[in-house]
Amino acid sequence: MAVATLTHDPLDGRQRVLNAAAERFVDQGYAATTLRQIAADAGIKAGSIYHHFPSKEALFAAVLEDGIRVMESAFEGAETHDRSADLLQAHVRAHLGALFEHGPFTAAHVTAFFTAPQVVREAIVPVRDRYERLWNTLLGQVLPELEPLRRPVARLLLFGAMNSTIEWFDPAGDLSLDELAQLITEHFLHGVRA
Amino acid sequence: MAVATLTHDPLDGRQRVLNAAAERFVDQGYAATTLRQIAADAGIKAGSIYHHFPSKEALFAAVLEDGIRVMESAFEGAETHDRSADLLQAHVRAHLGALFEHGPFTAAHVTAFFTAPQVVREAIVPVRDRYERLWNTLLGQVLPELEPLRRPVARLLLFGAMNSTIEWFDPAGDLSLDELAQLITEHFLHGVRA
DNA sequence: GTCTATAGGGAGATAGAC
DNA sequence: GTCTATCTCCCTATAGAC
Repeated sequence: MAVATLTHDPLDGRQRVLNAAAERFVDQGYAATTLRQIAADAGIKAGSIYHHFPSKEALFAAVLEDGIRVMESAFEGAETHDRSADLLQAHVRAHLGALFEHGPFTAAHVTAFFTAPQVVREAIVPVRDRYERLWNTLLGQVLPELEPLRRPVARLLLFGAMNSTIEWFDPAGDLSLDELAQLITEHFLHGVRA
Repeated sequence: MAVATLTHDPLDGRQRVLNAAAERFVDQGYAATTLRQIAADAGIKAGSIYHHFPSKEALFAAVLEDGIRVMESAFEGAETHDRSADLLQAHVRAHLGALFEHGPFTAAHVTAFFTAPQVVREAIVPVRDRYERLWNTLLGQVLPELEPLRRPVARLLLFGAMNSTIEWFDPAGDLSLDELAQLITEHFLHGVRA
């Protein structure tokens, strides 16, 4: 039965390599991470990685693409509320969930993206743009009174607030992810004196 | 006369190495930067770097220490205003000035700090703590009504807003640094609807 | 203070057996 | 799909001349 095979390892080799790579890239950055480390984490030898990915660069690009996919599906899953403030908070919660609850793929965009070789960064920019446009649209809905020209800056400030939490927020600490999402949303809308 | 010597190169070898290193580390991260690149930028050979610094790690630590020094002296230079909102804005402007107007040393803390070997990161933490305490004290003055328990999070959100500008702000663009400081301060205090 | 030369190690990538 | 073995390259760091 299928359950029996799960007692061995539920993930195929490619996925184990991808998971190990994401974790290493997030912790150490691109250049400091070696294929030998990734292979050891995945339980294989370095040369075997090339059966799944043509190069170290392609492996990192695959990690980043998966990260965007996690963010986009979280964003789409947040379309449940109707009050405008709650709609925003639901999406902030979704983005934070992608960062902290769905593996290191999304976090790679925050901590490791700028350590990647330029060719990898440039290849992933169009995919990131798509996600940013989702947020532009959302901000236009939630804050119709905000001048369109100020929307991009507002989005960048919100991204800065959400993504910088990766440096200090501990999901196992006193503050829950729900509370963090509420805090960031209210701060974004009304400032510290909220 | 002294001026005549300046027509050759006003910086001694050690300072040229330090400047070149800061720029490379900011752009490429720690591991991707080689001593050969730094030496070439500074106009010397790689082996000569060891006359000024005992190791690549020590060189990066020196860059980070200079970065903190720039931030601290900018912070101290901002103690000129008295209205509480202006006092905060003056310090935000000082921090942004340290990031964008005084070479790449401060920026290294934002873009390259997490690419450093753990031993370098740990060595620099006490120096960073000192700077963060300056901001805790300032926030206590400017926002006396803010619950003390919420101050650390407020500071982290403000740091996130200021430091994330390194990814998108262009000092040569339409928005000036003064305007950016005002925008971030008002957003921090009152939110987007300000 | 900078050079040349090089030691010693480890990186990404490839070839071919199983 | 994974292995072993290895190629080639380039890294940090050192030694000693000038």
